[in-house]
Amino acid sequence: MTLLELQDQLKTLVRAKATEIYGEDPGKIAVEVPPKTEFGDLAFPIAFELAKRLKASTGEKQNPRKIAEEIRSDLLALEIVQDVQIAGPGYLNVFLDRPKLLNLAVSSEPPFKKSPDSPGKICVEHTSVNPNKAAHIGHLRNSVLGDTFVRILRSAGEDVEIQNYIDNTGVQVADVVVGFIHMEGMDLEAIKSLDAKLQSEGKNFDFYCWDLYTRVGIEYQSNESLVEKRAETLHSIEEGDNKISELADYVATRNVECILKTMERISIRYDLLPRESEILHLHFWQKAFEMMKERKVIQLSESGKHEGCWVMPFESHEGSDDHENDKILVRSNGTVTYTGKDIAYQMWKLGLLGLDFKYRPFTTYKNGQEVWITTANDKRAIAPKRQYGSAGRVYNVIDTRQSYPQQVVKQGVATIFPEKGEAASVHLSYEMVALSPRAAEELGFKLSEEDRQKSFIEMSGRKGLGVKADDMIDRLEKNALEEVSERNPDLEKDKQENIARQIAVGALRYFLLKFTKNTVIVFDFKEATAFEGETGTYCQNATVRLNSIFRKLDSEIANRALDSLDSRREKLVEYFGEKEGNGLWAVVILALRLEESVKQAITQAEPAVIARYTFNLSKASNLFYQKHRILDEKDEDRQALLIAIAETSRRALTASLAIMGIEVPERM
RNA sequence: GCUCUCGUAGCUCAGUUGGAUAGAGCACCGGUCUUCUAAACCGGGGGUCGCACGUUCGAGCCGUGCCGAGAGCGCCA
Repeated sequence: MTLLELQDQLKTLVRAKATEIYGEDPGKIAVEVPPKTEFGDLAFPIAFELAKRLKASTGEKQNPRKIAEEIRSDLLALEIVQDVQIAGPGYLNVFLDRPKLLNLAVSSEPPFKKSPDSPGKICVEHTSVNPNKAAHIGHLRNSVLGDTFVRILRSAGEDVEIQNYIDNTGVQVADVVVGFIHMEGMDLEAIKSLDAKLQSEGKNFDFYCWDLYTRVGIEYQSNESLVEKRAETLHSIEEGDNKISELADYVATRNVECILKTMERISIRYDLLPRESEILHLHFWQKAFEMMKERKVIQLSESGKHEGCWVMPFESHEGSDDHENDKILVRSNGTVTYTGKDIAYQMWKLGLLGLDFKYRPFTTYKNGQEVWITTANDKRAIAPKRQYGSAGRVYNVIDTRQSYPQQVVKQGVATIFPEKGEAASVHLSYEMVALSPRAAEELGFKLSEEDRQKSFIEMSGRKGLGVKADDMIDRLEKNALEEVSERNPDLEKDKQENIARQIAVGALRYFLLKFTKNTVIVFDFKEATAFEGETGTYCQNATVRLNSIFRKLDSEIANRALDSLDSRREKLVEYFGEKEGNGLWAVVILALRLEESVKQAITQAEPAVIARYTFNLSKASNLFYQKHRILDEKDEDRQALLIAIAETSRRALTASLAIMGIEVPERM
């Protein structure tokens, strides 16, 4: 039995009693967490609701406290319920049996039981950085949100597949290819030797492309003929099987390798890399197009401004006489739009397309896990070990600026397959990471007076304006290493470095997770590199301190303490009842709420819920650590209690940090 | 012009489905290391929840209007 199941049990009971009092089912039963531990563990505001309904139906005014009184006795009958108090205007505050729940808490851990309304396999697409340059901190927000959401789903027992879409035939790749060929005068061989040279100097290929991409953007402004080259280049890349597409493939693939390496530094890995080139060459669009025509959800526009285009009619809002909201999927020149391709891809993800990619292994991570990539080449294709795609639900982690096209994809797929519905496609949208004017200047960018007045400045890959992910991680590792070596001068160098790496990853991931999705993160170096206050480092440190107790504690004493809780029941009741008992209990009950936080994070599609939870538990834990000494405790029963609380807390902390992709260092 | 998001302490942000005295971090002031690690803990000051009206037992949260900030609205990707 978990706290969540217990909560459901109480809800059922309250509902039954409420039905009896009111005469019919009152619907949803709200459960709240009381604002203070002294007010109990769970609160039902049901009496207000019933008083209101009774007044509406009988006209008689009812006292909520009196109604609460009736429900109270039913709840008290449960063994796990210690007490029920009626507070304020009519809250039912439930106090649970503390020793019993403590015993439950010391052994509860994710993965939790899968919810009965699980959609089956879930696909999460995240990262999807254009493979023409290095990733910056804005891309990291996408990846960290996506990766954490995957971990959240998995901790809730779900089966998840992680896809990182590679737009290897798009304009952005074409831009860098234009730069290599027409500005640098390089062919494939020249690029390969440049790449080898960069590697021997310890430099990154994606960093080189970052700068080249910026230079191309500047050159476009004054060089008409280069802009023409872009269109030609893009066309060759899309077509494939030629010198230019071969060169583009090398550039894109090398950038993908670099980006994957960057992401692995912060513990982000993928299952599959689906590429746009295969969506084109395996004719996904044509198949989707056929199905859409068959199901009559797409039509050829015969007049008006969209004449000659295949459109999907949309009525997102009224007053659109001229079919302005129709979404063009095929242009009058016969080419398909980005949204059209996206609908086909989404159909594949949901197993609705009736076509599949071909696959081959791409790389193997250090831990032995493999990433696969799509291919259209029969000779290179290998039968995959699992089926990709065909998910019951798909989450696309894409920034909020793409809300409109994502809405079109969602509605489009649901229109073609009403049996699947809109709920199968979820746009996990988030706001961008922007730079504070100060941060932009620290990066060496000259700002106009106008920009300097702004509260934030949007990052731009095209302008080369942004904090590169690898630079950020390097900086955090360096800062962390200084602290670690100062605090642990006797530790071997490589251990210090590993701890510094864990701290850097923790700080970065937590920083990107603590803001809710729809908050613009205005990036500031001071805030982002902090190791104190509400940071990942704080949460790691709270856990490390608890672990250090167990390192010094005789493991036999620890085990005996955890096994003997039942026999010490009388004493535990006494200690929990003391003045400091609520403080002790607060840690346990919070630790027990991890599962609830995970469920809430899923319902709201909001990873920040877990960050907030972890921070709150860390605070409670630090307070506990400060107040109570375990090793020196002479009273054996009290020591057992403290050990159990410490164990409960460090388990929950370790688990919630792991959900955020944050490791717990051995020392700090 | 239309659509969406946002406006909460000096700054950066939380605020569970409408519930109890609106919280946290930073900054500032004061205290706590001979201790299981002080990347920590305790205390203090600091609020017209943008403004107005409405809905109700109850509104930071819901509705309407206004003010202010940002984003999106292409036969680009």
